[in-house]
Amino acid sequence: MPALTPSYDQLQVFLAVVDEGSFSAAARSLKRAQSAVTYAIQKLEEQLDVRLFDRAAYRPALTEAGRALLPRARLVADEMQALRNHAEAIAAGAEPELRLVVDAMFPMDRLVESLRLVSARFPHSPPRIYVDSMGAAAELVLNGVCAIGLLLEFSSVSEHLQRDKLIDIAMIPVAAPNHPLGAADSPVSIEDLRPHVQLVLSDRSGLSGDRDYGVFSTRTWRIADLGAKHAMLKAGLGWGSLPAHLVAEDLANGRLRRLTIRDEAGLSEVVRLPLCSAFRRDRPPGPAGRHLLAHLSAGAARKPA
Amino acid sequence: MPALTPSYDQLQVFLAVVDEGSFSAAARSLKRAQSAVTYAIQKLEEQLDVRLFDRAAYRPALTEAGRALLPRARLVADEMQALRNHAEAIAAGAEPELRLVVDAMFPMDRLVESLRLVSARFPHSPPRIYVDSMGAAAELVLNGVCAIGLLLEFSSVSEHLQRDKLIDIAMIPVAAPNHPLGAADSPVSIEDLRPHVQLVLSDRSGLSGDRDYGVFSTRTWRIADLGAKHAMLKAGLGWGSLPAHLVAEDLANGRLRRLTIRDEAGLSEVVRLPLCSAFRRDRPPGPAGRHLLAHLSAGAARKPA
DNA sequence: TCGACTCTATCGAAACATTCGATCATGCCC
DNA sequence: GGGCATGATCGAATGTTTCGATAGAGTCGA
Repeated sequence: MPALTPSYDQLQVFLAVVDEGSFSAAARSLKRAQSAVTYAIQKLEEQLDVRLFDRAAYRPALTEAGRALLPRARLVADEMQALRNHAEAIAAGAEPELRLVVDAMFPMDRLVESLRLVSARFPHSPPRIYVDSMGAAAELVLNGVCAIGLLLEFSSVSEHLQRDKLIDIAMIPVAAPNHPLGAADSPVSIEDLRPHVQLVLSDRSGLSGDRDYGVFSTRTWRIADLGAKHAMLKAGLGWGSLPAHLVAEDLANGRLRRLTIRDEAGLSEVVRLPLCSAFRRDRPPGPAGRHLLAHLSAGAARKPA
Repeated sequence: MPALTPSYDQLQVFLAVVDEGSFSAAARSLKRAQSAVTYAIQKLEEQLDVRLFDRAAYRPALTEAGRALLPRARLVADEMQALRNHAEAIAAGAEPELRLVVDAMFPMDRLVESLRLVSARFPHSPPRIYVDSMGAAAELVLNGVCAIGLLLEFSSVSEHLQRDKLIDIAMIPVAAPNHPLGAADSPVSIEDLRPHVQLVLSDRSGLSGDRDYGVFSTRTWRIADLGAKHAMLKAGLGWGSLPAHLVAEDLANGRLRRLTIRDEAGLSEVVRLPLCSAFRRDRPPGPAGRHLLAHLSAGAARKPA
């Protein structure tokens, strides 16, 4: 049963002959006997049922068919080379895929720049990005789905995780202008907040043990998706806090109003939510992952948000 | 010297295993012994220095690396298949390249539609198009560079050529508005033309034997390029005839004026230049070329220009 | 025109790679 | 537990590719 398909090796020989200009030169460049080159080309021609070289002259000349097939042969060879390079990178320790999970709170613009640079340097580790919130995000790191997480500090407490502080983000209490709280321009007291519906981001996972942070109202709606919370706030369904970077535009064009909260000690401070990077100690990230972490923390040091 | 590069056959086996879900099933689908499949995968893994399947479970599961490399393997296989298909088409008689030469007079819009259809049906015969004029165009067919010519009838007389009438094109005498002849609105006599410079398309080849057609003026400039002639007419350097389809727009927006010529018999008829397709009798075009010719002459019958 | 060189095709022998079929240990599923 | 399927491994058989030598033909400069 003779092979019906050319082998990759035959294509290599074909390309070498084209590039070197003669069978003998190709044999030299491939460090093989000239007869092996002749044989390979003969086999290739036989399998393709096409004459590739015209041997009438002293030096073999590509036939028209050979010229037409040459670019395809190069393409196959190039793709095979790319496959080899990719495998080599993986064999050398590159992660075949750089999977990371990002907490929905995380400012994406910080991430995209780092990712762009990293994937330019590590083209064989294409990123795959998950977005989730709080414990659910941390879980993806803990169970090994993602090598790296960009998480809320408080939702990723675990001795299995190596965590490093990245940035704080400011949480801003807001309400829609048509909401009673949003309509008032003056500071509101905690007692003023209490009767209104507060929209609280909830944890889809059980990891945070259902502890609540910054819950003031007696009526709370729990929403597991930050975008949904955002939309509901804009729709005036209640009040709640959102990361500063998410509401900057809404505050500027008036779709949301910032609430100033007064407690016993006076005007309350802006709540800052610490974010960190995290990975499992027993599965340290590969080169691309380490690069990403380094770039992110360098960026955090430069521009602490 | 063990091969450093995977063979195409190994990739096929890899893909078969992925698609079939097990080594044994792959062996069945490839009609080979199961041990051959095991051997091929082992070799492939060895050459790539990457574990592709996790054999811990009952059925082999792609490793992460295997999953990452899979698309590349498919790509190589697909490109190799494309190469085979292309070669098969050539072996079956398809011309590796559909080379044709078109006389500059030929209305391109007629050609493009036919070419689009033909190259959709014959993707393995990509067209290569030359444009030249008169005898120079015919020569490209006669010397075998082009399988097909779309030529002026009078410049392609040769017993070696099989020619078929396609269409006539109308030649329209024109001059720029700032030219003395273009300024006059009334018909001009042949005697009126005589003193003015006439721009005449000349034949770069010697094939037409330097016979002139439709030369009236005593002072003639000979230009070997139709586009240059066109530009010079618009610049007001003289008068001359151009194909109707080339000057329609210029006539409409006034950049050129049509000359009405009066001879002894009254207003002279519009000169019609017959165009034909041509190919060497001893080298009839392949399937793509025949298709193109059929489509062109069908189009000519439908819309005789 | 000769002679030295290089080219490709071809041959048999040797080296190599791949295949097969049989056998084994293991996991699955009823 | 028993029947069945899976993948690894082995030796033998088969096929493919390589090598080196040789022959015939083209090239190029003296």
